[in-house]
Amino acid sequence: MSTPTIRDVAARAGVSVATVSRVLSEDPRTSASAREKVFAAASEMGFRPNAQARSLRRTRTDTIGVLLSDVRNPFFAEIAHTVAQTALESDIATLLCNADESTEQQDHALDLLVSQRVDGIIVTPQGDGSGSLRDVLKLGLPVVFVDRVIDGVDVPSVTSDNRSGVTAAVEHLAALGHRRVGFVAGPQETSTGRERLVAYREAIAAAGLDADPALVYQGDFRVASGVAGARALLDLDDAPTALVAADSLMTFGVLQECQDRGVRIGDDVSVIGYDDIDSFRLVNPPVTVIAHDPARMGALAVAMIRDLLAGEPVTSAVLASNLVERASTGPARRSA
Amino acid sequence: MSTPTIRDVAARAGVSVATVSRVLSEDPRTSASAREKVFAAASEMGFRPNAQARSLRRTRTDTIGVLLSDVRNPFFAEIAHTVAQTALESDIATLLCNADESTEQQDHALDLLVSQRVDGIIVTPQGDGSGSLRDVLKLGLPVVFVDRVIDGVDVPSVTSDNRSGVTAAVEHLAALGHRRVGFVAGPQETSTGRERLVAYREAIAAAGLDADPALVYQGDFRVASGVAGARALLDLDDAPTALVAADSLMTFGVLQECQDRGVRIGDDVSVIGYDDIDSFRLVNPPVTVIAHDPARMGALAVAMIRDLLAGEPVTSAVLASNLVERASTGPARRSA
DNA sequence: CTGAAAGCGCTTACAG
DNA sequence: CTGAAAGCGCTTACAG
Repeated sequence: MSTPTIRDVAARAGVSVATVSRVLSEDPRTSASAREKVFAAASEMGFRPNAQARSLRRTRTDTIGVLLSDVRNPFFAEIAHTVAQTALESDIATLLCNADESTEQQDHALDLLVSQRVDGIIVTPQGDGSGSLRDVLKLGLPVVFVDRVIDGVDVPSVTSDNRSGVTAAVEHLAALGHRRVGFVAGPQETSTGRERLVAYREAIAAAGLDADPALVYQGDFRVASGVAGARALLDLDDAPTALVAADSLMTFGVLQECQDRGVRIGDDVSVIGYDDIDSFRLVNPPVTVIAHDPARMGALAVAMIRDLLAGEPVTSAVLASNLVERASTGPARRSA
Repeated sequence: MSTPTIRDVAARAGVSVATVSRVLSEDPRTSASAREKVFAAASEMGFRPNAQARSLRRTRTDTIGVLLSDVRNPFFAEIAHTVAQTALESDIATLLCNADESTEQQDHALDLLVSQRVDGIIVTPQGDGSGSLRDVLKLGLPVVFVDRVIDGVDVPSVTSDNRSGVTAAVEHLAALGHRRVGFVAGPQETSTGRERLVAYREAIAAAGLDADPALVYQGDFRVASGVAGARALLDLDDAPTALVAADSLMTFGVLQECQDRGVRIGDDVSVIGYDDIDSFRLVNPPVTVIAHDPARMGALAVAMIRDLLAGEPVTSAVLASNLVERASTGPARRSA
């Protein structure tokens, strides 16, 4: 028996299943009396429409997939939250998957989402656009890239302007008298990792700062690589007087390493983090960061999926990114 | 046309749809030649089984719902991550919803999950067990409570031992000579809010510390109430020399307020936070916390849902909670 | 081992 | 405005 079906409701209300379906889906072609009887029967029986059956008949499932690199990253958690909330308001369910920076896991998750016949996918893409991602696009499934992008893959996206934030960061440090600015870069397999590194190099050149390649540490968007990066850079014979990290997790790592080695942040060494995570405001001293707007990214991504579903044209959005100056940056000191 | 169906595969492979279905679901009653033809046809056509159709026929959807109060809370983000990963490994999809500490939103989300016919629900419950939650239980849908519990509602749960952590915290402060310990409590509508407050009161009494009711500020598990709580408590004529917050977000608030008013943490006032969030280790000074194991909670919750589905008996688990001493706690000072 | 057929719970033209 | 019927894409007894 379990939950009653539309058939049970029809029997109780004394109408056909077609009428029940129409009433429940707010089809205007129903009589007041039918509506009344159906609603009464449905609520008495605790009827719950079966979304699977409905999806099978209609073209859509009212479900979207969100595939992020890692919800534990506060930046992505904010996106996940906004997406889930926005979708819930329209009675759309959100399937959450984590790729954990692994292309293999991303493919597995995409396969799952396709099987679930989600109406669209919001993804922080990984890799080169081969594998399951290509299959998904070939299927014509609406996809929106968020935060990152894949070169040569033509998908609408909502990203932030990586260049302006990094440029402002370098200019800020230059104004404070820093000449050697260390950079903990993100993985070059990601568009954000690449763009931020390019922006760093160009800003360094434009400001006439020291363009020593040794000042760039290649990280991977994980906390541990932030630690390793700060360690490697601060251990240089001619150590930088300022450090910039290319994402929030690596920023955590950099802060941790500075703390562990007793370096006074904002004093011995200036630090600029990425993403305006709440806790960066609480660290002592509060961290100067390059800020984006993940909530807005999430909301926009959902809106774009909706437009794609409605067959309306969508254009990619690039959100501003700006520098929030706090106490972790200060005048340059002599390097060690 | 869109994606091919099992029917298309059957035609191409030259067998019946029944055979295709059996091969694809690894039914042993299939010949090697059938398997070969079916796999070849399926992969050539890029066949993707339709999970909706499959779910409709079978009793299950291979989908679970996770309804948390807020993924933006790092503690819950960790749970969400573990649940999604564990589920994905078994090809189970995870529907994520946020209740945002609102019973109304919880009900809306539960209705959605029931309609989606999830196989089970992992929930951080809210309210008194009425509303949609009762309906869900009446349906016999497997439900596991995580972190919190609702009195009088008999549902297996995985929680942490609120008492031992709080007790250890108070004892630690007593040993450091603190006599007046402020407590920013969680909402009394939640089991965790209640249990932690009771544990605080009993520990204060047991240690013979000042049991002044003015030392308890009633918060609501949001950052702002942590700020307000710290402010109210530190503004007391006879201000406490130590503060304990009953969850991570309120801990953020307490730290923020201390920072804003220039109080030296661990020196002027000792602070003990809740949940061992990464960033609490990075705050300067690092925060002494009452730690749980959210990853384990998430993994256990999934295992419990699985057992419920398999009809096996499950017993609730209470995980240990322990004090991690760091530099935010120190000897008591004269109160202001 | 294999196929024809019924059925999961809905929606939706098609008649009336 | 309403109902009978077909069908969405699978799975699964039932025969063979």
